[in-house]
Parts: sequence; C-alpha cells; structure tokens
Amino acid sequence: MSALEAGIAQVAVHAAVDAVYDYSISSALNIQVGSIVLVPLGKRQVKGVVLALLHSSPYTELKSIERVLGQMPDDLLQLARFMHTYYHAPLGMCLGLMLPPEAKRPRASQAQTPAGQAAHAAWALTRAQAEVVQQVLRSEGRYQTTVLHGVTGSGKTEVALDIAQAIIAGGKQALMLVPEINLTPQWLARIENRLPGLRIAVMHSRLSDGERYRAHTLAASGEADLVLGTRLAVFTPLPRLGLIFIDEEHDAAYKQGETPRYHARDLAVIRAQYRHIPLVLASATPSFESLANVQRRRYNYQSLPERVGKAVLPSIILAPSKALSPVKGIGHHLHKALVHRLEQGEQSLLFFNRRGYAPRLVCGNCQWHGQCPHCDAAMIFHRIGQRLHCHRCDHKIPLPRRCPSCATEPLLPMGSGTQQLEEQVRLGFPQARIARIDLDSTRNKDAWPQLRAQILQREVDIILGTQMVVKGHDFPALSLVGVLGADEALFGIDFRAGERLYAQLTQVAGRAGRGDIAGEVIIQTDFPQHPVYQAIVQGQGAEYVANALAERAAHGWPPESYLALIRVESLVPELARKTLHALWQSLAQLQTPTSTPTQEQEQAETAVRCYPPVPSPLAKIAKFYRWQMLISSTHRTLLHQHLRHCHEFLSAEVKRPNRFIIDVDPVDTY
DNA sequence: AGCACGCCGACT
DNA sequence: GTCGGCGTGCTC
Repeated sequence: MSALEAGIAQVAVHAAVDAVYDYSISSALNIQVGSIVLVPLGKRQVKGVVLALLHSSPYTELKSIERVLGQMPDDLLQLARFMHTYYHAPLGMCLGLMLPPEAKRPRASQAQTPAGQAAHAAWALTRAQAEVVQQVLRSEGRYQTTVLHGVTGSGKTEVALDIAQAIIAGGKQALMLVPEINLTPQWLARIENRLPGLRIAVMHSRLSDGERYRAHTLAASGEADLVLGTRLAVFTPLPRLGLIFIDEEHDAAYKQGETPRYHARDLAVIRAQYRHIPLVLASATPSFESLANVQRRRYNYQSLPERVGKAVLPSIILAPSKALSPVKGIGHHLHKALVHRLEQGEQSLLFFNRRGYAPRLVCGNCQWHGQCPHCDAAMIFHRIGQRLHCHRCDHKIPLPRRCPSCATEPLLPMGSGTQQLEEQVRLGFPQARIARIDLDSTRNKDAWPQLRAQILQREVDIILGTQMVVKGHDFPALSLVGVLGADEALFGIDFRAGERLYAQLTQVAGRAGRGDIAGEVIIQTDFPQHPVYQAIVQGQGAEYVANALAERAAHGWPPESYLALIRVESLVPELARKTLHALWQSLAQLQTPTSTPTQEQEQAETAVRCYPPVPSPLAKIAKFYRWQMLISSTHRTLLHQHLRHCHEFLSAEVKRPNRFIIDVDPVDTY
C-alpha cells in the first residue's frame, strides 16, 4: 500500500483534469519539487510538474515517472499555485503556460544581438522624467509597484528605457509587457535605438516554434537582458529578473479570455512580490483598480503631466455629427478640418468605434438611455419582444412610447451602423490616399509594418482605424484626429463603459500633434454635456475619475469590491438557467443563517453579494444557451470561499457537453 | 483535453 | 453482419 522510502511524487499533469496524480520514482531519477517530468497518463505520455514528494499514496498500482525534462523555477511554480487558487483553474493548465516549448532541432541558442554591455546612449531626460527614474530605482532590489501616470507624449518610453538600462547595468534582466503583438516591433526598434547592444528576446503568441524555443532559451539561460512581449510573457523564466514594466497598464488585452482567465498585470504584481523587484504600471489613463491601490497606499504614484519637447497637448473640440456635410456620417466641422489638412499636406486619422455593443434605446433629447430602475445598467432593446430587458437583474418593461425622463422625444434605437463609413470617405475624398487599419487589414503577418512605414513616409493622407490604432502608436505627421461613433460607447451596458470611453478618447486624442505640428481633435457627439466629454474637453480627467470612482463605490462595483462572473452554457435553454438558479439558492444557504437580529444579516448580505442569474447579453452563441450571474464582495477571501463552493457545485452538476466558467475580475461582464 | 468503451443507424 | 456516430467516464 505504501512505499517505505520517499519514492512517490505528486504530479500536476498538463491536461484539463483538475487533479493531481501520484507516480513512483525509480531510484535512477533525481526528482525534486518543481521537476518537469514526462509521465504516462492513460494511454498517452504527458508533461507534468512535481508538486510534492510523498512517502505513501492511497493508490496501490502507481505508474512511474518516465524521465525528467527540466526544472520549473520557484517563482513560476508559486505563480501557478496562485493562479490555481485565485482563478479557480486546473493547476496543470496553469503550469502548462510556463512549460518550456518543444525543441524542434536541438541547437545552440543565439542572441539576437551580440553579447555585450549596453552602450550608454546618452539622451537628456526632463527633470520630471529623471525624478520618476530615480524614484523607481530607489526601490531596486525590493518589491514596489509604481503607477506611472503620464499624459500621451510625456515620454514614458524614455523613462522605461532609462530604468531598464540601470537595472540591466546592474546585471539583472528586465521584463516589458505591451498589450498587443502589433506594438512589439516599434518597441523593439525604440529599445535597439536607445540601448544598442542589448540582448533582447521577444515573446508572444504568434512566434513560430523555432522562434519561441529560441526566445525561451535565451531568457531562461539568463543570456537575454530584456524580454519584450505580450501577456503570456509574464510566464517567461528569468533567473536574474530585476524589473517588470507594463505599458498601457489599463488595457483589457492583458486579461486572457479563456481558462485560465488570468490578468497579466495582476500576475506581474504577484511575481514582483515573490522576486522582490520593482514593478512599473504605465499609462496615460491608469485603470481604476490601480488608482484605487494608489489611494489605499499599496502602490506608489508618479506622474508626468506634460508633453516633452515642442509638442503640446492637442486642442479638443466636440462637434455635432448631424451638421450636414458632403460626406455622410461626417459632420460639417470635421469635414472642413479634413479638407484643410488635405490642402496642407498633413495627415488625419478617423477613428471609429465599432465595438459590439448590444442594442439600446436612447432619448434624442435628454440623456435617458434605458436605465434599469434597479441596477444602474442600461436595459437592452429587444426588437422582437418589443420590450427593454435588464441583463443584470432580469427586470423587464414594455417598450416606452415616449422618453420616461423628459416625455418629449420619440426614442431611437442605437446599435451598429458605421460599416459604410469607409466607403463614404473614399467617395467623399477621391483625391486622398486612404489606409484602413483594423483587425482584417492587418491579419497578414507583414501587413502592419508595411502600413506603418507607409504612414511614416507620408504616403497616406487619411488613416481609418478601429481601436487597435489608438494603442501607443506614434505618427509624427498626424495633426487631426476625428472620432466617430463615440456616443455608442457612452451608453454601454457594462459598468466600465465610461472608464473605457474616457481611456479610449484620451488615447486617440494623444495620437495628434506628437511631432512639431499642433494637433487638433474633433469628437463627434450628440451628447456634448455628458461628463466623459466634458472631462476630456476641459482636461479634468482627475475630477472625472474621482467622481466615477465614488459612483462605483456607491454601487458596490470594482474597484470598491472584488467581482466574479459565473456562466453556464447548455444546449438546452432551460438547463443553464436551472443550474445557475440552483447554485444561487445554495449560495444563499451558505451565508451562515444567524439567529441574531437583522443588522448582522444585513452585514452578511453586504459581505458577499450574489446577483440573481440572468441570460448573458449574447444569450445564445454557437448553439449554446448562456446564463450568468455575478458575485461580489469587499472581502477577497470571502469571495473566494464562495467561488470554491461554486466550482464544486458546478463541477458536480454541469455534465458534458454543457460547460461552465468562473471568471475572476472579469474585464467585461458579457 | 484525449482516448476508449458502448450502444444504436446505414453501408461494403 | 460490421463501420462509425458521439454520449459517458476515466486517467495515479
């Protein structure tokens, strides 16, 4: 029944099974906690990681470990354990993200640039920039998270590279994260330009097997000075890690959309703590979560409130979209400005918001937008049912004929409808050279660098782009930015819609006037009085954020509370609803029923809030009917106790092909 | 996730 | 008669 010598290893196998398995260890193998091993599982061989060494196992017929493949660094093993408990994801899956890639052909790794000390490229920092660098470097060798809040064009890049240079000069490695793959080439160019001679490894999901293997080896061997990558790069083994820098920290792309649903920024905090190193979270529009952590004095705060050099922040104006012009969808003001830029030979960017917001009903007169009376969320317009439906609390009302708030105007459905814009612009400006930048036009591997080069060489007059164009790109000849369709985001169903729009507008406005030319931003809106727009125009971001944070707190939303989303998907419509409802009821019982008065019960209720199950905003996807519920708590451990119950309950109740997800700290709730 | 086992329809 | 569809359950 049990081996007398410590000959048994508990192994987390790299499979979707949420369990650990025991294997016997033959005496020839040198196995320790963290060993990456090859083990038989059923009829196949899988990789796994040794979690513990045991003397005995309840299993009688143990299979034995095939061989040892390597060693998982301690900080990554701990990071995986954290992910397992925090995100309620199978441990083997979490560890799978950190396993070394397969060596295609075993050959010596090669540094991308020749080895050597980084040449000290001298460049002048402003006093404000130098101050930030000093502040961060003061925490070298110990954990400290710094929020670097710098306006667009304030030179966060230079600050990042200066800090990295100092860290690397001290014999350490730096890890830099960017939100999307498209941003790696320009960061790589900046780094190589500023810090020639650095050994850099690039890490993202679109690397070929060979590239991934080389980058991983370079980082893990300690040869690389700097690793640049997207969210998955947070798992790169780095024996000499001395700094983590996260650019555009607020960006939702740092959250993984599938299990394990981790947030790279939050994992970076954990890793920085384990490694006793500084972490910098940089953004022109820091996330509310990070700002809350500054307020709670957990994070240090540094700001760069001014642009460097001659560049000044662009002027921002609001213009009605309905003012007639020759081009449909483009109002008079924006049209005039575009014509002017074309005459001057300067570049313009037309940004249109195309996010898939659910249809809503809005008033053309006041700001009413289908607010649910119970939820502070917009109700969704169901054309077929002729009613409005809150997807948070399940409240339904028949379609109002007139605005419930001002009772004057007829109500307008709002949804998509910007599709034909490109066509209209091409028709309206036949002489202009137009480039479209979105997911489709840049799908090809080389498409984006080519487009970028064309824009930089001024071979493009008007850039048409979706949200991907607003992320940290630098186009010096760009002097006009027009924003279209922003109003659609204004009435988003998600409680983070305002925060997102504010960030997006700030980012997109920041594209204008980065070179010597003064920038102008025209935001087309029919709701110019909305707080988000007023904050943008008057440059009162701090006030807007403070108000929005207070509002979140009043409603018990993050960052005031911690939130998780539970979703069940089934092929039978009723099943998802029923299962979630049963879970909801079992959660209510979990709240310890006290014999004492109502006050305590109220406290218990506010400690963990279980919202009732509602249909997901996209109620049916690919044959699956989706229901969801939210759980929130101001106490993280309490929330996780409840989530463990959810996980147990759903694991038992939800049978294939039905499925469930638990999304901790969801970035959007649909 | 894989992979096998197992019990029902249309084919060499 | 078997080939194979994918529902169900297991993997130390």
